[in-house]
Amino acid sequence: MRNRFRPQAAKTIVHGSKNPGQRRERMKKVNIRELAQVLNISVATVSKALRDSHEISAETKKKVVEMAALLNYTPNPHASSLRKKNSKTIGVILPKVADNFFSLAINGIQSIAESKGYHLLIYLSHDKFINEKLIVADCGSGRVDGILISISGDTETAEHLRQLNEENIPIVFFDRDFDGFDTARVITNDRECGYMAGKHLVEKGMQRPVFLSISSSLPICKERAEGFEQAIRESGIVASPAYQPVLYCEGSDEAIFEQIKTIISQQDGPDAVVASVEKIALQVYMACQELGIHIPAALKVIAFSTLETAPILNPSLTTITQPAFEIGKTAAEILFKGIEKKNFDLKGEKIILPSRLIERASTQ
Amino acid sequence: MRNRFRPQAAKTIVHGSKNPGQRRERMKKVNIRELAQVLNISVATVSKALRDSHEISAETKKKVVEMAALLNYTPNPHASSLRKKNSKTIGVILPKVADNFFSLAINGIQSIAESKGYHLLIYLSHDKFINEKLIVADCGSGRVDGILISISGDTETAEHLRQLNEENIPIVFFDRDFDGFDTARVITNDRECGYMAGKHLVEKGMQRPVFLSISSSLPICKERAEGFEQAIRESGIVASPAYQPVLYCEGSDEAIFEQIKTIISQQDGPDAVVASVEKIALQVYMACQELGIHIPAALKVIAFSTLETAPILNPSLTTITQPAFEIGKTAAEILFKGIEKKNFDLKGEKIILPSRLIERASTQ
DNA sequence: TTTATTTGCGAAACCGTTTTCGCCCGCAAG
DNA sequence: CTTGCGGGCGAAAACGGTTTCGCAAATAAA
Repeated sequence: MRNRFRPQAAKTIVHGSKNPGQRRERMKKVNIRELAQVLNISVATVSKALRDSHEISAETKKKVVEMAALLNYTPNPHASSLRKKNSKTIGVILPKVADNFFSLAINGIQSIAESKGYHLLIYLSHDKFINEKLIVADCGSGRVDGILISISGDTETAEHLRQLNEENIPIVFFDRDFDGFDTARVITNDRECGYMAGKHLVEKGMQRPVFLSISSSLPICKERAEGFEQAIRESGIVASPAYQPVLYCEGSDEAIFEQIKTIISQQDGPDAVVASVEKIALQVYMACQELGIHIPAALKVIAFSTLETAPILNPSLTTITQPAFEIGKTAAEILFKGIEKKNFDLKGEKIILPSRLIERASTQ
Repeated sequence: MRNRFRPQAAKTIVHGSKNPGQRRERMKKVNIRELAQVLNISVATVSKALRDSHEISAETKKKVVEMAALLNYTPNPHASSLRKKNSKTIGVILPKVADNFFSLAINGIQSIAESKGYHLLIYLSHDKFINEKLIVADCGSGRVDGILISISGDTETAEHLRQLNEENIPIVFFDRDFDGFDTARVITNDRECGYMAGKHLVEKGMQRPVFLSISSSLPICKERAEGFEQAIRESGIVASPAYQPVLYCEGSDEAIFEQIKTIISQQDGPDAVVASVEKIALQVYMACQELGIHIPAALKVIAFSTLETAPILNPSLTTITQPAFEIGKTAAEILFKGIEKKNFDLKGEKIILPSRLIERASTQ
């Protein structure tokens, strides 16, 4: 009963038969002209028939539709977009897709886009403004009919968005918005939730709870931190050089991990932490595991996160869970209002979908 | 110290100022003709200058590039695509984006697409053939230059892919391939890994390990199940009406959850399970938690999964981890070979990237 | 000096649709 | 018998780029 395979074998490549001499030629797709020719009618009539125009008789429409199906005709989207000046496509700009929040948000966005017959162009800024700028520029000139964006962590200006606005491409922020640019935004009640997190820990008798932020400029982080600080202040705990309620973890994943380990292992360190985003929460868990710090006995943990596995973590994790799917869905709905109704003004539109605090073992 | 907010308030909407009278007009984007006019040169020269053609003098190029930047000119992608007969876009068709595997794969794909200056059109089939077929049809007629697809669970024919192939659009399977269609595929060593999983459990002394599959037709599931069965057979454990080594969980998420609960709670039920996909693993954990079944004492669990939280689950989860990022990246690389070199034949190309068994507490 | 060749640029065709107009015909009203 | 009208269709002009091809002037070769 020996192992018949080589487990974890090195990468295996099987090469197929190559015919280098035999160049592939793109088979000529049937176009509307050929379709018209076969039917012995004009191109204009075919186009109108396929779009179900009232100018065309039912009889002709039927013939056209049938022949189109027979010849497997599908209109060229670029020609169509060029002429109609729309692309039936929306751009979605995300910092990254690793975070579970964005996976869920994409699902929400997709559900609406699909029902409207729109396509989804996905861009990743890797949380860098420099990429975001390039992406936004790319979305101009009619490539997309509208944009859903969750701003990068180091975006400090909205000049790139303003450019796009000049072309009158509707923009909707979701989750991570930017204060200096006025357009629709679909966010969650971050400040309240920061407050809830702080209050929850204070009520558990914590003396030195800290909030682990990843950015001082990102609104979601700022709001969460400010709400948290307010709760701390109201509880009578005072900040001091030795105790800062809000700490910043910045840099690469590895750098952040080291910072976290330093913070939680130091003398008179925090007795509880709030992870501002999912990634921080996982790193806190990993760090505790590595350092042998017991959650929740030695350190209580609460995280802003949509992690599906929160209830089956060791210990199960108290979370403030964002309605990620709903946020994506709602943002997409608003965007389509902006796209479809030219007189719908996105400015000042602000929808707040509340998150929920779900208490589990990590703060017990 | 009362709570100053209404926590978990109902959805809040702030409406902006509407100017229904003031229709937005799409500001006229400067096009190549206007740019040429300003410069007092021909449209052709501008076009060539911007594409750095050798026919144009350095001096002229400089003037054109500067003026283009000044006027914020960006070429219309649809006009360009129409004429050049390419779209600088690839289509990615996924069953869903919830599974962590696909999030990672998207990152891998995106890393390559970005470096090539390509755009990513993302489609979700929701694991249904009927959707997949529509999506594939949509990708025709030049909308994309190539396709990366992870087939849906109930796809039984490749007719839709064949249609696309007639247009000579390169297709590459990643992770979930389809046997009946010959093109490049980038997959993992599923059969071996099924075998490894079975062997791992047998070596732990398990007597009734079962493999929880989600599809009898999906190659990844079939292969994993077959490898598993082989390991069981070799160990001398024999199947019987009371003990089937491979069980199928099908239907909605809720239905699957019920099936799992039934399976693991029955008299003489399994003493170990292999979750064929991530979703099943989570449901097994949830079910055990609900039913009070202890992992690993009463039930050992091993899962095909790329879950980041596997090491911090309760208990930490033994996984067979796919190189998801690499699979996406490699598939994209192959696809670009197919797109860029017309004489590169994708048929028969098959790359197998091995997964790794990582033992943790759930099988201890 | 004449003839080739190269260099730099422009006119116009082209990509595949959509849409605007105008035409023709049949029918109803005057 | 006119006139008006509307239904059904086609010719041609967009849409905004890219590419081919030709032309003129400048340079090189003979």
